[in-house]
Amino acid sequence: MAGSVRKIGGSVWNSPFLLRLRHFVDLTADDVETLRALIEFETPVEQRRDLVVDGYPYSKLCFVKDGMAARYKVLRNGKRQIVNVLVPGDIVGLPGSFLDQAPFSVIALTEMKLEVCSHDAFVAACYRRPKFALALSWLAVQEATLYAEHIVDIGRRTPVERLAHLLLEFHARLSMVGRASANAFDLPISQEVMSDALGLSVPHLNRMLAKLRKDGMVVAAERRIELIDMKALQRLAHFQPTALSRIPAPLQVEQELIA
Amino acid sequence: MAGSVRKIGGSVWNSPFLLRLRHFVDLTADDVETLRALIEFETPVEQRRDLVVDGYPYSKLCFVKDGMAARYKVLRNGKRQIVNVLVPGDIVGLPGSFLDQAPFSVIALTEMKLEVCSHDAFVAACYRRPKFALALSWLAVQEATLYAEHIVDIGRRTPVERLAHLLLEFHARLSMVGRASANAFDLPISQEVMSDALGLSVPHLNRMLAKLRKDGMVVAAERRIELIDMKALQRLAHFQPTALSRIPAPLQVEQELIA
DNA sequence: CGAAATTTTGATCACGTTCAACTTCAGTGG
DNA sequence: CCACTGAAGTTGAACGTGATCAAAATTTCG
Repeated sequence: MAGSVRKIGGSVWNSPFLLRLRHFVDLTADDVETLRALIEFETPVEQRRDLVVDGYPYSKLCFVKDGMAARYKVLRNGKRQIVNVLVPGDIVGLPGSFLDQAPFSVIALTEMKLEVCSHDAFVAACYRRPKFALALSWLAVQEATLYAEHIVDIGRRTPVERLAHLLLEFHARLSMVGRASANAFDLPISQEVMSDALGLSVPHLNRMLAKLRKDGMVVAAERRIELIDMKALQRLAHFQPTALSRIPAPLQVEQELIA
Repeated sequence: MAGSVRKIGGSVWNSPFLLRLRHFVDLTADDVETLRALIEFETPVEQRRDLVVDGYPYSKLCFVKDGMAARYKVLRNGKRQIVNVLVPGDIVGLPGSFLDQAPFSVIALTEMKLEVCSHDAFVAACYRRPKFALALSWLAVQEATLYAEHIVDIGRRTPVERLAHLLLEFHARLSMVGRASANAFDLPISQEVMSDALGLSVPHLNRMLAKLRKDGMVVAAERRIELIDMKALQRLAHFQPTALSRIPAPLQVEQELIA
């Protein structure tokens, strides 16, 4: 039984997380197998389920295989701010597992599938394969860059610009893991979620979305977004795609340093 | 000559970067020496000098030894958003050096001293010492967590709360590297900088600062901040200190996995 | 089909921006 | 020594944006 399961798993591990990694690091077959072996189990999660709770310890790294989640904080006055919407390939537990207590909560916005890995096991693997530790750095840097852009969104972009930027960002991130076509993607989240991500009220977000529709930039219906005029959106949002550089291979680095 | 310089440097390397690292990783004398050797040179920087320019490649890691800088982006309409104020111990080039082109500019807010290290050299060292790669991950995670908190600030905290939070955060970060007393610290930045960091206009920031003064929570004068009523400030700002966990040592990790 | 969640629209109002003037202070040259 | 300059801080008045509250329309789901 176990053998057959392993066999099936062994055929192709097409995890979005792996897809994402391959964008910036070369992985040997052995690397991939090692990574896959780190995953203790795969688990489904129902919608609205809390994955991480603000203030409590958390010590897992869960790679999102399917579905979306939100990393957020609720303030005393009841206002919620979503700092990031997690999509396939993202990691639940980053940053939570690196701190004594998670600084944010994470909730499943849809049904999800997670690949669960122990934080300690991953760190142990990093000692054995420095490449993994570097990959982790790259992932964390990517996360930080994403957040930085969100700060600009909320701080200085106007509401329409913010929304446009959010949609373009989703498109770019989902494309990375093969979940978007050239100009459209599924976005199975409510407007309340979007407004909490953008620091806006629901009615105002709705109006801004209506504006993008009226101006012929997007079609949004049935939780699906179609970017009609990508150029105009990019101009509106001051969008500049971020190109993560690749992790240099060990030899490569040494050679460059000599040269 | 070189010998004497090395000797002086060799006595004690009291870099704020090192101070910061020691909060979450155990470093042997050899580790420290290796790190120090990565630094190519130390350089002074005058105020207002651009260190990194948005959109251009950058391939250094500079550890801030003294002074402050701002990581920011300017939009088409001329509005500036500062995503982070760098203090001693912080790294110029994170995230810039990990991307093909820097996503943000960095400008010196004061005179500074930087310890300059090549990004490639650091990565090479990470391959040789996985601990360094993990430290880099931890630093990047810390950066991401800081940014996430800024998103909450700007998105859902009221202007006074934001300011209170910013001051508390500065205090915590400066304390980490020995640049703050129990309830006071130097903050050599203008109100324009603070307002751009908080997504507020200068006049409004000024009023909020006046409010904190009037309510007896802070004394702010001559670019120095004194936190009079820390408890009240923390309550106002919904401040929760973030405790970065320590990087487990290799043996420790293996043992825990067996147990 | 009924109940609940979500989306949409409208009217009002407060908060924070904007613009402007004025103050204070440090640095500089007459 | 004091006028001059420019940067930073402070205060005031008016305006506009986006929140808030409320309700209707629509969709989703049990």
